[in-house]
Amino acid sequence: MARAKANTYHHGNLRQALIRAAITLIERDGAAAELSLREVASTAGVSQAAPYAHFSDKRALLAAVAEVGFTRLAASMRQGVRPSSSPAQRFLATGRGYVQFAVRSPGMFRLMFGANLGGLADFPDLQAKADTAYGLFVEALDAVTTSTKPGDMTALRLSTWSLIHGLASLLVEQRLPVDRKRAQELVESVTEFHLRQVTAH
Amino acid sequence: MARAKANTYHHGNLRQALIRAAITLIERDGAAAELSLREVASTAGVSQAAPYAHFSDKRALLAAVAEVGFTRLAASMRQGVRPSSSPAQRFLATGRGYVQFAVRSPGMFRLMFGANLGGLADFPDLQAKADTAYGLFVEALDAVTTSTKPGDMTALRLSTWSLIHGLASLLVEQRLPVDRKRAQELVESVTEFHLRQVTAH
DNA sequence: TGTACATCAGTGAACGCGCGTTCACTGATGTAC
DNA sequence: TGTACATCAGTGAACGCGCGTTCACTGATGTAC
Repeated sequence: MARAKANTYHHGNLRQALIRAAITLIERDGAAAELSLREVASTAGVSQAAPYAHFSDKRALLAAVAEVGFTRLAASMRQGVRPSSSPAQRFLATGRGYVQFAVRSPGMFRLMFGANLGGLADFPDLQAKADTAYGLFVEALDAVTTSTKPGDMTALRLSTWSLIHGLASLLVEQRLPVDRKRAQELVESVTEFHLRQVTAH
Repeated sequence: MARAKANTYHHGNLRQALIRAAITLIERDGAAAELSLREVASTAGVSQAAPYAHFSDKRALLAAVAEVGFTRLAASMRQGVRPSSSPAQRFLATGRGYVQFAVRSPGMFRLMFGANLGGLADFPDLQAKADTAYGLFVEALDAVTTSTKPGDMTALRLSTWSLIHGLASLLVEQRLPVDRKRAQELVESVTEFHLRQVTAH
């Protein structure tokens, strides 16, 4: 048991420390693409070979980092939701939380949705966490639409996700002719616009 | 003038040849992130230093490649549009063309909208070509909406772009639980859904 | 409580690699006379 | 038409770098007796 995580030879919880270090670097540089395992290790205060005791390779570390990302994304989507919120308010808050997460953590967002990891098929746990986030959209959307025909539900759900995800991506990659302040308003108006259309049977 | 582009010491049109080589590699590998200048040069059949006679650095080459990409994107968006097409048909064809381009040229799409280039501010020509593609959305959308209040137009335009772009991104990155065949139908139904909402009074 | 030992998370050096970029150069080209 | 020359697009070698990963090792830890 011992005095645990002092600056000892045995670290205690290096796996978590490496994930945390990677997140720090990704947030600092805004990009997971250029992240090197060596820098992660040295940020965590261990030698370059140490990560291999906890991850089979670099990709496995990135997948573990992305898991944290999806958990945070889900948290951000739940952020503005109050027990007293109306379905419409929930819906708006969910979309807002998604975009806010992306804009505040562009590096993480790129890792989660970019090509670094390839498909999620190799990482079931990661896939599951991604599904959870998507599920929040589905819930928020279902609560807000009552009259839509069942056949349209898939299209409606994926429309909502695509809309919010596209907006988030374009903002993160600075492909919209919009500054920070206007971006916030834009998210509101785009989401409200969608909501109005969704609820207008 | 001479016999032009034989396999001579002086190439004749190396700039274009390098751009074409880069496109070939990007389409083959699906990723611009891993593209190396050396491989581009060797694919074009010249030495590794040759590109520097035509491009100041790697980023400048990538920007030139992305310009071609935006031109192709615009062409793809115009692809299904006939002079006889109704505004609604035009709108659908424009969205379809955008997504089709992305799915068929994932590497190029990632280069154009990913973080490799950073913002487009350093490349005015590139920005202009990107604006042209966006303009096609605006046109197609304007033709289809007659009654919307002017104040909503920006939100409506960016909603449309975000929706299509988000769908394209999620398909390219394989984040949708959908196979190739269903993807095609999905694009149709999502776009039609959006169209119906946009045109509803 | 004290000692011998198995375990295993870390170390540090090395392997082999490919990269972007620079530099002195060379050879093909077009032009001035 | 023929020659000297300036131009400049290419070459090939090198610089310096950081990378992912492997490997024999070492030292801290917990456990069996």
